[in-house]
Amino acid sequence: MEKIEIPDSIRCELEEKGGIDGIIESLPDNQKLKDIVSIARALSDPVRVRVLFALSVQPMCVCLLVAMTGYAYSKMSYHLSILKEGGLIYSRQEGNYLIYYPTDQGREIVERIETL
Amino acid sequence: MEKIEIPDSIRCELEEKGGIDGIIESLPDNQKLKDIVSIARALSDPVRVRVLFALSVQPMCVCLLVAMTGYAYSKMSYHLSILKEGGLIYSRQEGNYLIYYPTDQGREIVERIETL
DNA sequence: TTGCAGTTTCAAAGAGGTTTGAAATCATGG
DNA sequence: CCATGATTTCAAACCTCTTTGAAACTGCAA
Repeated sequence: MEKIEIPDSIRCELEEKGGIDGIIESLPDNQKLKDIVSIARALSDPVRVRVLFALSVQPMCVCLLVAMTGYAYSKMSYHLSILKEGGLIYSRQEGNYLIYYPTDQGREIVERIETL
Repeated sequence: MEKIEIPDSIRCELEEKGGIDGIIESLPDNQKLKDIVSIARALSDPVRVRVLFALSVQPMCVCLLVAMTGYAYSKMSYHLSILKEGGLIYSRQEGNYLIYYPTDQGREIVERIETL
């Protein structure tokens, strides 16, 4: 697998690191990769970033999020479901309302983004 | 804007925070939002996460990345361009080769992901 | 039990991202 | 200047994500 022409400057450093195979081994494993991508996907739409940040200031029912953004319920529901899949928010029924909260991971990520 | 029915538990906390308008003001501004989304989008494909992590171990020419992943040049080039747009990597010509490096921001982000 | 407010689900349409192979570009060595 | 290897660009096909409105579901109160 190592029979490829590359600049000397790189060949040298590369061999110290175990060649291509050494690098491949140091990469995140498949589960970790899935988690990263799922979180990134959750954050790759401005609607969802706003919602996550808003919820990390103040947990809210869907109707409040709808009032805040002006989006349709079904649209908001769709975006909430992706944030949920990414493990960034969760919901609890309270009476007639569903209240959404950031998870610990959601808060952690908001924090890391804020200090970027 | 505040004439909406919401559970008391939330109405109360919400008012302390300046109501809906208070929360909207605390959200990331449009430029910040664009930056976040652009970075998240760059990380929302496993190909690109792998490439970014690999480059942060060892800067590489495209041919090495192609050898490492088995992808076509054009495909690799496409993904590199998105990582570049996100400000996560940059390239320098060296002889016949284009070498890709992580930017400071790219390294920072890899670090924050690794310690998540 | 009926009705209603809050919310999700669904399917279809629309928009945007990814892959592919062929052609263009660009630096280097002859 | 020409040929070559490295890489990008391009357009078409393909696939996935997002939006939309209508219908279904859920918990509560009458």
